[in-house]
Amino acid sequence: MKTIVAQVENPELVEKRHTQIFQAAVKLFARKGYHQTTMRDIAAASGINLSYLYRYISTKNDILYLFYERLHTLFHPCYPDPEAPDGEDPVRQVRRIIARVLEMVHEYREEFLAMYTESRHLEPDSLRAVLSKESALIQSLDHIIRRGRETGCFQTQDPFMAANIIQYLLLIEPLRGWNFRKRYDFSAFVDSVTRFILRGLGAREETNTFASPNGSKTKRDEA
Amino acid sequence: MKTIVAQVENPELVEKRHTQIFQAAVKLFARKGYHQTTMRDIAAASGINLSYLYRYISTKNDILYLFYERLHTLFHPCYPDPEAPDGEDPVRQVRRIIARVLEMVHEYREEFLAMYTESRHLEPDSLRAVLSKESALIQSLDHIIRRGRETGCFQTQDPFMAANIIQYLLLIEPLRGWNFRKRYDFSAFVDSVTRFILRGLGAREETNTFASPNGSKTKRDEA
Amino acid sequence: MKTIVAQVENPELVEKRHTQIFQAAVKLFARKGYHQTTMRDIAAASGINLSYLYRYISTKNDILYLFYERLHTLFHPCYPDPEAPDGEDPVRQVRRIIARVLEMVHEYREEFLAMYTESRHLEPDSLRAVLSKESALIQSLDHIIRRGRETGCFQTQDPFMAANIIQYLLLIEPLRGWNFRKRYDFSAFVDSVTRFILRGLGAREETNTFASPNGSKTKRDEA
Amino acid sequence: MKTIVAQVENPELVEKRHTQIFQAAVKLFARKGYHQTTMRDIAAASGINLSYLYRYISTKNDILYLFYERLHTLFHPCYPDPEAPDGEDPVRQVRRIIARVLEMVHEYREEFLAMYTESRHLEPDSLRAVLSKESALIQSLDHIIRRGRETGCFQTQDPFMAANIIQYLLLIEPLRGWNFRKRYDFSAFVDSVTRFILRGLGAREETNTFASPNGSKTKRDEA
DNA sequence: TATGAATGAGCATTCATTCAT
DNA sequence: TATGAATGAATGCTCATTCAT
Repeated sequence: MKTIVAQVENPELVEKRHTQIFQAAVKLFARKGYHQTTMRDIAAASGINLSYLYRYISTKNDILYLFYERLHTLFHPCYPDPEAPDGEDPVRQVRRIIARVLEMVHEYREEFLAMYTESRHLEPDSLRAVLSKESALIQSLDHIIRRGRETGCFQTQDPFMAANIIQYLLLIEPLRGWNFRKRYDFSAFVDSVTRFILRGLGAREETNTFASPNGSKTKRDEA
Repeated sequence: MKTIVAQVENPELVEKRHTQIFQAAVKLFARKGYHQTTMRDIAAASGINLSYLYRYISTKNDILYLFYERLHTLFHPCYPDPEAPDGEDPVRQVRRIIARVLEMVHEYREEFLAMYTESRHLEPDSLRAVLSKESALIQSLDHIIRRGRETGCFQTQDPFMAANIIQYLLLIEPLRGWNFRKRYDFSAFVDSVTRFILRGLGAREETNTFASPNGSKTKRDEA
Repeated sequence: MKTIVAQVENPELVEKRHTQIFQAAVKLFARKGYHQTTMRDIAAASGINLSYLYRYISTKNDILYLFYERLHTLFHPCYPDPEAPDGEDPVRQVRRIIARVLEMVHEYREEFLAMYTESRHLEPDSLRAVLSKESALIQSLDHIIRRGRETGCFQTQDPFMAANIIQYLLLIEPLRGWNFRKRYDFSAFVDSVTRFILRGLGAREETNTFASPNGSKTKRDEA
Repeated sequence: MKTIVAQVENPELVEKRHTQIFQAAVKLFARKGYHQTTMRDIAAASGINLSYLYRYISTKNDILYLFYERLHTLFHPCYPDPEAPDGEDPVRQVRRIIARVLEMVHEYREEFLAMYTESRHLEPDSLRAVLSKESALIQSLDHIIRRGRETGCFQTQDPFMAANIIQYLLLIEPLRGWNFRKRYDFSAFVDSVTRFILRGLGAREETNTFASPNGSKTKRDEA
């Protein structure tokens, strides 16, 4: 949708440099945020000379977009291929998405925190590009939930809002983890969130005989 | 927990100036964000001379704290008085909180967006102060849910996480509204979110005979 | 026509600072030209702190305009008051203008050199403002020459072009002085140019009994 | 006088590349001026790789010299061969020079404007080289005027200054054309300037039976 | 209490030029 | 001969903050 224009021709080099820049930016944005990170920081962290950097991007904001664009791609493998047939049980499918996304978000929680707090600084067209990708993920959820409702696994009357809620909820850890991180180990957290979501969707109560998707036993600090 | 040190003695004056500053900051932070807002902007918008401003705060970051602190108090009237006895039905109570908070957040959605995107720039001690207030709200929810579980209105096995989820979900509009705002009017949105939350809590299905808390008829884009 | 917007209110201070800035700019532009002169140079030379400078101008280009505007004003006292009646003999009038302008230009030759070489860097609206002032001077000459033609002192068929030529010729020293400065003292130069101009206008030959307007004897290096 | 040192041996290649560079520079300097033109611009416009360019010049300033040097040679065919005998009538000769130079300058007015506005950025030795060429042209004029005075066609008492004035006046169009271009067609402009110059030289009044040198009828905006 | 003047440190971006092949 | 990669040193401009009164 939006592309970063580099003045260097060689596409492999551009790819390589963009990766370097991205990796530097990820760390720095996660630690200090977009505004506090200077171009000099990025140059130093990426090992690319400051002025030379500008042959691979045109403006600092391009780096922010790069950051979003690449970080957002991490979602892709968590969601079913939109081309693929709808074979699987919707409940299992939702459960799998939740598990995968939470795992991935957990791994990159600081980066995702940065992602959500710095979005305001994206320029309009970059923002649009990012949001449209996000929207596609939500549609994917929406589609699954609709199917689930048809086959009677889900009760929700409003799949679209449910999809929005789920996609939003999956980011709870970076944004609210400060309040519960110490009280849960990761799989307990996953269980609890999964249960809430499935209940919220009105999934039929196979939920009781719950098995954490990664097989770990849930340990809870409460009685 | 944290107080802003003013060099001016008169406490009423300090209060008055802080209010002026807050009102200026709210508008500006909501519109442009913390970093894009300059001290000059704040001076101009608050009608306080730039250098004089510094007699009521010591650093720009104090204003950010002021912004959080005051904005956060908007939550208070939405939650039951922690001192008061637990008379009311937990379901009704949760429903009332949801309705009130969503309403309030709706009214100040831009301010709350700013609140969430700029939190990273709070200094550690300010952040701690803000988070502890937020934590109190979550505990309030936790308490209600626990009571609801004892009286059999809720099924949740994990009231604490549920409380965290709810408190987080109530901010969905500022953060994700871009994706659904055009498809829902406000009361439809409230209904849908309320339903999801109550289901998530495993509330007993009085949910079917649903009545929107502000009495408006729900209009949904689905059939 | 165009005004430089200062963020400082006090008009006397603005005037004072603008004068300081102008004086610094004059020297620097004359010596190094516009582009080679940095804002830091100007700050240092004017004794105004770099960032504070920006409260009296908004952009470096404003300083270029200031330079032009003030330098151009030096022409004003050399030309007859456009309001005043046309009493005087056109030939004397032209002669007086020539003498005065050449004198003034001589004094500020380096500044005028800069003025003519840096005009390209004026922004369109600034350029327009400057050119319209220059145009007014040419019209003043045009008017005198027309009068002279009516009263029979001048023969020119084309007063307007003559006026343009004269105004242009009066700047010969800064631009071409390198080739003749060593061979003429100033009054000899003035005589020679005056004579050429008056002949060019077809002035009646009182030119023979030439008297240098500032009374000095003409000394020429030629026989 | 000054030569540009190239690291490439083959003189034909050097010549070819210098021509390429010159042609690129002419366009760019005319359009944007010396400082606004980057080495990358010149590389792109000349079709020579940026680093390779540096094998034909040693510094950006060399290109400025190249620009001057080559542009100045355009004057040569306008002036009589200094070796040739003085056969022709001085008045005709002056008239021919004026006509030719004005024509040429008209064609390249933007380039000449650049030439005059950017001269300050020539390095001292380059400047000297250029000025000495210019000086030769002036001497050529001086020589003709002197001959004209001896044969009684001109009255000027100061041929040298007259030569300087003429050479300077011939560049009036690029520098002052903004004020008269719309009011004159080119031949009217040439007539008017020629007349002024010849009068200024005190040419005997064959000037009345004027014939525009390129045969076109003079059209003047005056009656 | 209140204000206008003043400052130092920093930041994104540019550009002539050189390196390595 | 020819090229793409790489660099150091600026440069215009901004901003939180302090000074002086």
